[in-house]
Parts: sequence; C-alpha cells; structure tokens
Amino acid sequence: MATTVTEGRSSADGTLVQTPAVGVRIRALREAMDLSLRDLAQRSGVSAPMLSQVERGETSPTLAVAARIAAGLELTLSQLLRLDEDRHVVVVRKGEGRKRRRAGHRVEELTPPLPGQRADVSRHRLEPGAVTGGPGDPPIHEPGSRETAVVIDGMATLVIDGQRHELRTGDSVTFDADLAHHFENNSDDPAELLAVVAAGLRRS
Amino acid sequence: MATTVTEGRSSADGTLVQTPAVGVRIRALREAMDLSLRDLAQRSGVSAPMLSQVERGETSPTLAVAARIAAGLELTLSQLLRLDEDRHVVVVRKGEGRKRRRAGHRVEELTPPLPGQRADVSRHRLEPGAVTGGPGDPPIHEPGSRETAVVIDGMATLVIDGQRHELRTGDSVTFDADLAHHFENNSDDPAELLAVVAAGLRRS
DNA sequence: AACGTCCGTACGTGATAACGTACAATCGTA
DNA sequence: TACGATTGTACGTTATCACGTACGGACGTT
Repeated sequence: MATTVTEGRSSADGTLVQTPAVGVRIRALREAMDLSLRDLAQRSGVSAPMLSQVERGETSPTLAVAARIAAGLELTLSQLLRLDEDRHVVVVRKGEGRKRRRAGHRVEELTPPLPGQRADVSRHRLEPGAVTGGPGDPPIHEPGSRETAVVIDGMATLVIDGQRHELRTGDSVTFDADLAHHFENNSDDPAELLAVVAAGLRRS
Repeated sequence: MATTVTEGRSSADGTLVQTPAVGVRIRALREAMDLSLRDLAQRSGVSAPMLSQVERGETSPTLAVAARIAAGLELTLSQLLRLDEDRHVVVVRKGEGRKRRRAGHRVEELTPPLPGQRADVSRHRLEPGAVTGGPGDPPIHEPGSRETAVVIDGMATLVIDGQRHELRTGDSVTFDADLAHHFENNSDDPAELLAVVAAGLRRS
C-alpha cells in the first residue's frame, strides 16, 4: 500500500533558456501523434517551414504562434511549456508518513509501475473530516493529465479552482488534473473514492 | 443523467486568443509588485517600450522575450500563461451515467466525451452467470491500450489469453487491452467492476 | 528505371517584433 | 512657480519572425 503524490517541481530558480528545449518537445509530441509537419501545419494554422524552424530552435515563435502550435497538439501553451519547465518527477511516498500526517486518508495504488503506463488508478478512503492532499500543498499531476474520480461509497466534496462540487455515491467527476484540487469528506461516514489519472501525451 | 459542466473563463469556441489577455495580466502583476516599466525592463532585460506594447496587446512577444518578462515577474512562463488559460473543465456526473444493457451486463460510461480524452472509465455490473464482451460488442481495444479493472463488489473472473484469473472484492488487474479478454461472474451474487482503458497515443 | 507522393528543409520576401531615442504628462520638492 | 525626476507612450530603425515557393531525398508503385 503506497501513497502516490505526483508533484510537479517547477524550476523557478534556474535559468530558462527554453527556446531550444520547447522545439525538441514539440517535435517529440508531433512525432508521437504521428503527424507530419504539414499535418500539424494544417491543424495549427502555422506554416510547415515555420514549424521546422521552431522545432530546430532556429527561431523563437511569438506567443500567438506558439499558442496555435500548442492547440494543434491539443495542449494549452502553458501545458506545453510546463513539459519543459517541470521535471515532472513522480514522487512515490510510502503510506506511513502520509497517513500519520494526513490522518483519515488511506491511499491504495492499484496500477503497477509498468513501463508505458498512461493511467494511474488509485483507491482512496476518506474518514469523516479528512481531506486529500490538503489545501496548502495540493497534489498537482503532470501537465495535460486528466483525472476521473468515482465515489464508490459515502459522500465527498471536490474542491478545484475555488469551486466546490458535492459528490454522492455513484457520482463521478472528470477534470484537468494539473489544477490544484483536493477532496474532502464533510459527512459523518467514511467515503470510498476511486481516482483515475490519465497522463498527457508523453514520449518514451 | 444530470451532468454538470462547469467551466472557468473559457475562450468560448475553443480557440484561444490570449495575446491581449496576457498583456493585461502582465500589467496587473507589474503594478502589484510596484514596478515601473523601466524597473521591469531592467529586471527582465526587455525594453520598456516593448513592455508597454505587450501590456497593451499591440504586439505578441516571442517566447524568448515572454520568458524574460515572466522571469522579471519571478514567474515561469507557463505560470504566467496559466493565469489566463482558464479553460479548465469540470464535468460532474450526478448519479448514473449513460447505460448500455446486455443480458445480465450493465455498462455505465463515466468519462464524458471531452476532446483530448485519453482514458475511458466505465462501471460494469455483472449479474450471476453473465459475461462481458457479448456478441456484437467491441471485443478488444485499440492497439497499445492498457486496461485496469477493479472489483468493487462481488467476485469476477478475468479470462485473457486462455488464462483465468479469479478476482475478489478489492482486487485489481492490469493488462494489455488489445488482447482478447472478457469477464465472467460465476458466483451467486452480482459483481461490480470498474474498468479503465488508457488508449495508446492517438494518431491523425 | 521512371513515376508520383510524401518527407523535411533552404531560399527570398513582406510583415512585424524589439530596440534606442525622444516626447507629453504627472508628481514631488525646492 | 519652476525645476528635476518619473511615469507611460509615439517615433524611426534594425533585427527577425512567418509566410509561400521551391528543392533534394526517401519511399512505394507501375
């Protein structure tokens, strides 16, 4: 039984000469989607030669063009850039320390650490009054990832982006998992949740 | 079905015209830090007139200068852009979702048909003696996809590649979903399953 | 081979991003 | 009032971004 907390570690301190890095990332994403330069050009509205130059780091695109490229890759620009800014290191913590600090929250990892894993399934048990992650240190998943949670038993409240969503047994919710979010159990009975985090496009 | 779609400040039709928005955000951040254009110019290495034009949305900066501006505001570029990309979607499905009924097999789709969806979560109820993957169903999934199933309640048997795996309540299993497989319920009580199918990298 | 079609990239041109300088407006201080 | 100091912005020049076109190379057919 292990508690997984996926934390994006931003490199705010480091220098960010990302112009060449984002080009490599764009090329990797494009090839991962099996798109040619002209395919992405049509999807994004950016010319193929421009894409080639950007991918090789010869030019720095404007925000407008970069946003169109990201949209062609079905990403927002911030998501695209975060792929390079973050180390997106997955920190796996043992349930021991986590359970002591976040009493009433038990996490059970269901998906094994297989290579090429793109979905992470975990089961959560929230005692009355317990919260996942915590408001101050919210678990944010990899950029581009999306989470689906199902309330198996009891009631829970999803707090995301300043909004609260009351969930009853049988309810499910889908949202972008790279946003700050956490679950609360404000009822008098334990709650069972099942969380599925689907990773964004990634290469090797 | 009662699905609730909650959106932040979406860009309406989906296309994101963020060039003017980020300018307003930059100005707000700069003024919040009590910096003049020349102050931020020195901190970021971008000329003050350029900053003025960017803040008013007259020009779209390149990624290189946008990153320098963000650094001058002590932010990464993705952090700066994220503040304006509020196309975060939260889809809440109250109660039971869209169902398909087979003989003794009820399927409930939990993930909404959102663009960019890469994982499909479904809930299955198997009556005693029932099997999944009945005649006229998509027997196997896309090549490269992987499936994780969790037995929420009852017992079930996974038959895959000529092998049988007995699963009890709380058990879970992960396997390559492009293999022929199906679930059976050989017990005397109904079984509740939750299946997660993570698609491979999409193409075109 | 010879063909058509795709791939990524080099080239030349128009558009514009980004700079340095200079200006009107505002504020504080003498 | 008058002055220096700052504010944000208009102007003109240079650098370069972004486009359309066109080229050499790789692949599959005929």
